[in-house]
Amino acid sequence: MIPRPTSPRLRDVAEAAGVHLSTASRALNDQTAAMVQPKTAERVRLAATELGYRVNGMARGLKTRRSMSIGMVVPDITNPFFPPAVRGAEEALSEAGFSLLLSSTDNNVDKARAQLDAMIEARVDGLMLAIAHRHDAIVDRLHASGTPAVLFNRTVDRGAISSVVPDDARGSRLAVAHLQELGHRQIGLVAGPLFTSNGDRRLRAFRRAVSRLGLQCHVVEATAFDEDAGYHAMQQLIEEYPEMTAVVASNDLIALGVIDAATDAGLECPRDLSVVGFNDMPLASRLQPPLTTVTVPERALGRLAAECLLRAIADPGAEPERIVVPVTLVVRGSSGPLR
Amino acid sequence: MIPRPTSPRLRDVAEAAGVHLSTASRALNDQTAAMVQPKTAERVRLAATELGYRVNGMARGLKTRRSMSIGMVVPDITNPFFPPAVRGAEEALSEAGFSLLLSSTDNNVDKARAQLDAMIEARVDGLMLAIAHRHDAIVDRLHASGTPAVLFNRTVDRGAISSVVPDDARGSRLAVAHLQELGHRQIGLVAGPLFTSNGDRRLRAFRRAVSRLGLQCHVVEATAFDEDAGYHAMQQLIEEYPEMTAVVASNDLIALGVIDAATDAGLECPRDLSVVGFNDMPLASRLQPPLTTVTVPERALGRLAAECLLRAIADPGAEPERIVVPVTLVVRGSSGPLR
DNA sequence: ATCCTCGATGCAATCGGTTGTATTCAACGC
DNA sequence: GCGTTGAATACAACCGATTGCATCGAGGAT
Repeated sequence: MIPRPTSPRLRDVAEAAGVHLSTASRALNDQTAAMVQPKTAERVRLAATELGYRVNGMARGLKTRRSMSIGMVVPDITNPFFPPAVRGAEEALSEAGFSLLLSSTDNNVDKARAQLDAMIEARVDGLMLAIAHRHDAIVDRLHASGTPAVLFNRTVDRGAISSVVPDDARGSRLAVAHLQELGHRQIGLVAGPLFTSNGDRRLRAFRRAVSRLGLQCHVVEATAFDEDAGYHAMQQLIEEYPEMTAVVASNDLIALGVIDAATDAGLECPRDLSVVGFNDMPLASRLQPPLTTVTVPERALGRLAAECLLRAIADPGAEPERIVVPVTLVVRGSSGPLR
Repeated sequence: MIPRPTSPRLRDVAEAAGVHLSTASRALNDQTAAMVQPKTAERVRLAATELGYRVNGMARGLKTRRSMSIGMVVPDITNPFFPPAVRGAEEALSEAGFSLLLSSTDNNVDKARAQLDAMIEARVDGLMLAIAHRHDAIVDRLHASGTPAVLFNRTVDRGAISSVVPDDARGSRLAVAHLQELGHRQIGLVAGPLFTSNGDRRLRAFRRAVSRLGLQCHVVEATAFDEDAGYHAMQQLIEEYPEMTAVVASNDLIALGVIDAATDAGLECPRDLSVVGFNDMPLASRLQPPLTTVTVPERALGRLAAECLLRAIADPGAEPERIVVPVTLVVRGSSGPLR
């Protein structure tokens, strides 16, 4: 307990204004400002600005049981998918007066748990999670902690919790249909990790679309949603299924790894191999080759998730919402006609 | 004051373990755990886990005057430069037990001030700011608030505050030298906003390098560090200085805008125009054309800034540090010999 | 003039921890 | 046998706000 030169407290403001602590508190809070005489309130406000008073959020929060902060946990902030989502969420949250506590867990389950605990200790008013596994016990832990939460991008297979996810199935269908129209009949899939809803759903819809259209396919699961994992999975795919002429990747980073592996195997994209990604991450259109991909409105998704969470906070009794964000296909240079 | 079903408090743990509140507190804190008998401590810990107890950070922080959180303010999280920096910082901070409060201000001064106030109210233990203007009064405000702070990426011209920035001058020199070696004699610069240290320093070093090497140059200032601003500035540059054969851009996003504007003006990069960027943002090597640029180790920069801040927190009396992070030039496809 | 009403303000409890100090009690020395 | 000591624990103040309730006093009704 170091007696640091402490910043001015409400008491100091009250004394400077010649009023009682509680009057000062009321004068400074919009909800209660009407209780105090206008000119008194003005005097208090003046004193507050003169002293450079800032309310102590911890003291306030302790009493009000609200921290006015939201915790957000993403697997990897350097995955270009997330920054727009963070920004969309942050916009919505700051408009509502909330701050954002952000954690990037590097796909590490232990770190995720630790960070989640830290957020619960910070008494965040709500949580936005992009790290759910399909069978994650996380939902139970959240229920136990009593903190409102929204899953985004990924969700769980079952569990009463709100979620905001892209239309994975439709994205896969669009990708397969596009390749079929280009004449491809042998299509590979580099699936994202199947313990994620994205990986799983994109895979299932892919399989259905392929069989409905009478095409052939082969699937390899990547161990992560990044370039490295995509590269290695693609190496395996090339070996096991050399006759394929097109590949669908479960996200854009995997697609980049796929293109690299193809290149290293002497396959040129799109001449020898068409590739379709997923997410339409920033800069995807400027890559070499420009990536044909499924557009997910990341920023809107982040905003929707934040707004959903704010609703859940405002009405804790409400039913969970399961929001699916529409996707489209954008055709660029990484896919081309079969030759 | 709604009597919500509150999560277990220390008092509940103490009662469950049959000890006094203060004993429970000591048993649960590593620093004081030695004060209580081992088996008592064990009993308390057991009770805590059984009840799912999580300390209330606001109550703790109120007493200890530490929130164990750090505020970070960036101009735009969707600028690819920042995510790696955020990640580097977050790693260092979470290792030290701190959480990260993140705000993206969209280059809006008012929003920045509001977010900064929110962070001060949250009583963050330190601040990492990437939004400083060269003559920013922010340093005084920080001093007034008494919160330790570090500026990163950008800094101020004068003021006693720690900073971690790339070697802007060296980057400019490397870029100009490279273009000169390729035979270019007429070089344009699309400078970043000159109210930022980056924009200013890169400009000044550019001018010096150009004159030292006996080259010609022309400068236009972009209004922001993004593609749009780069595009418009480049349009102006083309008009005012059509004889240039190479352009240095103050960052990679500006470089993309420059390439777009050049393309729209019928100039092909690098055939008709060489372009050098700054930052080596993620994916820069995979763009069309792959970007020749000055590599800034973003993640390391973020980590260094965080570590610098942690030092400042540990020793509030210490002198400000001014750390300059070395940069290198990476030559790719956007620059080529004069023809 | 007295009482009532009601708006404005003061009082004090409370939120959930930490920590300086007092207390307790057993072991020990003389 | 008694005072001393020290380890372990209990007590209580405090961090800085919010808020239900008490109080005060001015103005209006009777």
